[in-house]
Amino acid sequence: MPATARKPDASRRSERSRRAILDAALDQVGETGYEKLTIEGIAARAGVGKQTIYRWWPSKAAVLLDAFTAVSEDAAQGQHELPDTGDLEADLKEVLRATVDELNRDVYDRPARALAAAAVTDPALAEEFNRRVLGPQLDLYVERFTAARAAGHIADDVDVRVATDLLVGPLAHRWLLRTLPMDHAYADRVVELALRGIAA
Amino acid sequence: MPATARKPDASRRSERSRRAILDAALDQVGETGYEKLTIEGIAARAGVGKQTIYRWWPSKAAVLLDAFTAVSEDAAQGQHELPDTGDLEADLKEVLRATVDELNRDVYDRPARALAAAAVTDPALAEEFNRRVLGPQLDLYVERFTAARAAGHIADDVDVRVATDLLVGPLAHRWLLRTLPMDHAYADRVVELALRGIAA
Amino acid sequence: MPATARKPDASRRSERSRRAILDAALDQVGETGYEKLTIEGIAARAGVGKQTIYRWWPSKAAVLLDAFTAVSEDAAQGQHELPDTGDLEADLKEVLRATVDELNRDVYDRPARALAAAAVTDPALAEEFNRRVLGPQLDLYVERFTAARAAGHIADDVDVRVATDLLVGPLAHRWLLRTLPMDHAYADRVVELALRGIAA
Amino acid sequence: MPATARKPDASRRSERSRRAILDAALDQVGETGYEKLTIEGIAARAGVGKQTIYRWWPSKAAVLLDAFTAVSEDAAQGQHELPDTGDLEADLKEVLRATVDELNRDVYDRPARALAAAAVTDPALAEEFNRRVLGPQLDLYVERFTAARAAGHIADDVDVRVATDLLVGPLAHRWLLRTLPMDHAYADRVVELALRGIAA
DNA sequence: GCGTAAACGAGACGGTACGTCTAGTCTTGGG
DNA sequence: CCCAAGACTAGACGTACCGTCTCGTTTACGC
Repeated sequence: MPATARKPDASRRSERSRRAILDAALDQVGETGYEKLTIEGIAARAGVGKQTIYRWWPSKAAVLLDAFTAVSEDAAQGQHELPDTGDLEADLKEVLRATVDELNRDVYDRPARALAAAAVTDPALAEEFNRRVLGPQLDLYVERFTAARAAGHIADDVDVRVATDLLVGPLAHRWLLRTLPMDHAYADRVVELALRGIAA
Repeated sequence: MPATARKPDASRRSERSRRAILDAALDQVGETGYEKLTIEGIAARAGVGKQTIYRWWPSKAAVLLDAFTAVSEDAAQGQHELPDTGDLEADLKEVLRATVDELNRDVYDRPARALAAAAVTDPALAEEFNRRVLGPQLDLYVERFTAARAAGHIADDVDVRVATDLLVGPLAHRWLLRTLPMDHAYADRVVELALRGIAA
Repeated sequence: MPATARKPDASRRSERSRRAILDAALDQVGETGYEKLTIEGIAARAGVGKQTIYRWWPSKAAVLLDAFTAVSEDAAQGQHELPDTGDLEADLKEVLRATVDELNRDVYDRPARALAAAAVTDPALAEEFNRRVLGPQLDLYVERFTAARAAGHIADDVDVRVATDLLVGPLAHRWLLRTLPMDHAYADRVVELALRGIAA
Repeated sequence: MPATARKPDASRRSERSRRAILDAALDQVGETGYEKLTIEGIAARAGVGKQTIYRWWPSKAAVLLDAFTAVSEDAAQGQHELPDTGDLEADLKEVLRATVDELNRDVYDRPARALAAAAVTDPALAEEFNRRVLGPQLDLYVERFTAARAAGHIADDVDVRVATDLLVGPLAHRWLLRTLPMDHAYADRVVELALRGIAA
């Protein structure tokens, strides 16, 4: 029998500590950036022992992912699908403009950027990040495109997942690598061009 | 006048050391990844004093950028423009397929990913990265699209820079965040959809 | 109120590490001399992190002082006073000859010399060295001389502290600066001349 | 034939550089102490290349020895023998009081202390120091005692070299290890006791 | 209520790497 | 060929965090 890994008893977990750690991580990354985010720093700021972090999370990126997930869910509260007014272009422009605005706010940008950077070089984290944060968001586009296809607004042969990438990819690229500034006008241009490509 | 920073005399720089450092950095990142890339490790592998690295580069990301730039230039040697057979779709598919192949080779993927991750959280590095590596590559697409527009193959009102993003963004997104696997078929789908959007 | 210095919790200190560090320091200085005594070397030899040394000692001289104090106490174990056979000259010759022998053994000479050298240019260390090592030894002479004066063996007007210096100074001088070799005969001559000066 | 050691041509040596180096070493040690005396610092302060120091001196202690020798010779200018008024006690008190005064002046104390400390752990330097600085000074006492013995002022069986140590040792001991403050009164006491020991 | 076992705050521990400093050597260009 | 200047390899410095490991101290459940 292989050595059984020590598993802490989750039912006895201190909710107070969990929250304090998540908040501290978010605050710290927002103030000083990912480079200066340390486990010791989080523990000190949260008034928590280091072991309490190591007990429940495998890495500081995992802490940040949990912290960001909470924020992300707050931000998207109730919105479990994209708007569907029947006007696809208008709907997408609205959503993408909102996304641009969000990415331009420091409190959202800093932790998101930190997570993305970590995911770029850490496949395991990337998998988790996709499963819990990015995937659900992209699914919303897939659903909206599927509905639009059913309504005959976009071509039948279009792969809705690729269509999603066509929309999201350019924005993500500009955001992550800062090739050029990112604003509402850019979001509109992307929507227009992408839609021309997939329109019926 | 502010205190002038000590500037080393570049004319006395040891070319042998410079190359050894660049090679060591590339080898190290290829073998063990960015997390385990250390200045001490590079210095030891290159047979060089640490100070020689600190003298000429501000950070290990900067070393890697220099190292990668050399590789990148070797890879693109002579190819200062995209192919132009008159068939835009075929040309773009060829280029994007080649890009996909390149990004799937570890020797290229590892340092590129490391640099991208660093750039995501370091604006100064991002600026440099764009200026020296990414920018010139994107310019090739811009030129090709400009030629295609002049030839009447794509619509007059299309912003060639946005068109470039439409092509490159989806690929970069999948590569960086590993949302889904990236292969020739995906490259083809992206080209097809994007071209529909911008065709005349 | 000035910023209070972080004080480690002495009750949690690892006795094993403390001993290992002291032993390693003593061994190292005995083998390679003070010049090549490094904190890193001590830490490595003791199988200890550097921080554990920096946490408990302010300098490597302080480590050596602690290490030497232990040795010194072992050497003097039980001998909390000088012999008193009633024959002052014989007693002093015995003690000084023993001192000469001790100073000619490498295991004692090396660390003692290292400490003395450090004390010469570091007043704070000198103070500590005097308080903990040299002072108590000199006090033994002072006590013996005081007893001898009470017994009428030396003149009433003699300052016993100066008398001690008259005995110890010449030996220390020869030992530290190696002006001339130091042996039993020399010890005897010093005792004879010094005693003539202070005899009743 | 064994490899001949590189010997620089002393006839081409720059006197200007030699003086500048000696002055810089003395100034530096006087200002910041021996710990912070570095070859680089001396070179920079003297406006001299490091190699010029390494070419002519084997160690920084050797530089300091040369520098101090010059000062020492200036201080003792013309005084190639101790005063001899016929009153040995008075003569010695005068000389020792002067020595005490000198050792209490920083400009003399600092480099002398640095040299002594270096000599304590460096036998080669100690030999050189004794030959060039300390030896000649002690010889003056030996000569004075020899004269006194010839005049019948001290006992015939007294070893004048040991007598010298009896005088100088206590002072040196207090000075080097700072066991107790050193002043004129102390010098007088030492002379009185020592002389009683050696008087005819 | 009362043990008792696990989570907790705290922080010492063995380590690794940091970025800086100095040693001693080597190279270049000027006189 | 000495010299000023300073780049080079080498390696110690003292600091910051890592992840592990005790320490007592809560805390909450089963008896």
